[in-house]
Amino acid sequence: MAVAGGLKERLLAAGREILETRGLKALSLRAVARAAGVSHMAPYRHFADKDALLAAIAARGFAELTEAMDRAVAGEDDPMRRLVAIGVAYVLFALENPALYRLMFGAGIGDVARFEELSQAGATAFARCRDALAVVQEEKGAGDSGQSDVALRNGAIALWSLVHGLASLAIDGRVSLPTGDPAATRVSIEAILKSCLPKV
Amino acid sequence: MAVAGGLKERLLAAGREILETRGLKALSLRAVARAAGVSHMAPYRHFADKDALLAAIAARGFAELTEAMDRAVAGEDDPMRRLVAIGVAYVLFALENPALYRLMFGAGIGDVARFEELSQAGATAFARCRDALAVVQEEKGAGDSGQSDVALRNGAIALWSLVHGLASLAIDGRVSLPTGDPAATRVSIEAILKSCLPKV
DNA sequence: CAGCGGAAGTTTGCGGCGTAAACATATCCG
DNA sequence: CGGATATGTTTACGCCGCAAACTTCCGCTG
Repeated sequence: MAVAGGLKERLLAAGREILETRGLKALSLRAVARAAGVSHMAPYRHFADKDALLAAIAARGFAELTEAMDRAVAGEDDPMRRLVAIGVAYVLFALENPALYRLMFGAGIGDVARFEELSQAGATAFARCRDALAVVQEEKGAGDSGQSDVALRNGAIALWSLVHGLASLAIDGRVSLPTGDPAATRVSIEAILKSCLPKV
Repeated sequence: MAVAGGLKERLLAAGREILETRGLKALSLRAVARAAGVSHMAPYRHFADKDALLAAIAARGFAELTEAMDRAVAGEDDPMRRLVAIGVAYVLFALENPALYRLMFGAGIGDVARFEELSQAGATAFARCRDALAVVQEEKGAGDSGQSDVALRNGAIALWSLVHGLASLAIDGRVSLPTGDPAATRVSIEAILKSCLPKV
């Protein structure tokens, strides 16, 4: 039995640990069980199958990402600055948790749609981007007509695509961002985002 | 021995077939060998390991993507329209080959950087985006200073991030594009891209 | 032309994986 | 007290990636 403490939590923690230190390929149900000190079948008492465990880990990743974005705008009032801060925080989160981020976006999970909790957590994170954009659009389009709904939707999708794309490409090493100095990383991300954002 | 014909080609074709019809999880070396009618160890005569096979399939995917973008701009002269056409073609390619597209961007391959051919094919596809953007920037920035190099670099990264991000999110069902009517899909993609692009 | 060397494919075997089924134990409620 | 329920364990099966040794065949060289 080993240690004690809610096994479900321990499994999630062990999975997260393995994911970051040894990568997605090493993240097997049996390895997680070993790390948690239980038999290789114990996880099935808490997760329907391997994908369910992965989805739960991914959902927590989205929660962390949402928190990171919230922290990033905490002391900022200007709408446009908030928007950029969210984008930077988003990309930085991905850079700091590459394997987790990839998992969050489906790598290794077959049929993401199966997991309600995961979709929900993703939608919440997305909402942070969309809301920040909405404020910016409200600010500049004072006397606009009813078209603003679809403009917001399209803009929000574009914004999410932009930050998600940049995060993915950076993680895979397909674009190289300055590493080492965190400030330089931020500046570089900002510059890239702004080459699209100013217009919105 | 079965059938005849370069086994390497048959393995790649079988792999691609399995990928699209049964998904990444079903794409095992042994399944590929079975589909090609050879023993389960035969593939090792042509690929160092499983990742090498996946990387080769992914590299061909990038070549196809590059061709699709080239076809999309074939009859178009206006720089801005070329740029949009490339973006639309990019996203459509991803929607038509979802599993392949995911594979191209590292899902299932550990350490993408190991495979020169793959990185190269990716860089070529990226170059198509960057070049199309360069023409647009040249056109509007007539008397610009030396800053245009980094502006091009940042803009190109942003553009690639945008289309790659949109493609990824659409594939994973995280944003829903109109399916069914191809024309409607194109229009929708264009609208999203343009909500960022006009500024460049 | 003999024979040899390497390329291509096969067979066998190992350990790891996901998961199904049957079993054990402990806890709580009637 | 006694069974139901929750939680883990043991055992077993088939698939997987990969290593090593074997076979077959084909082209080149003496």
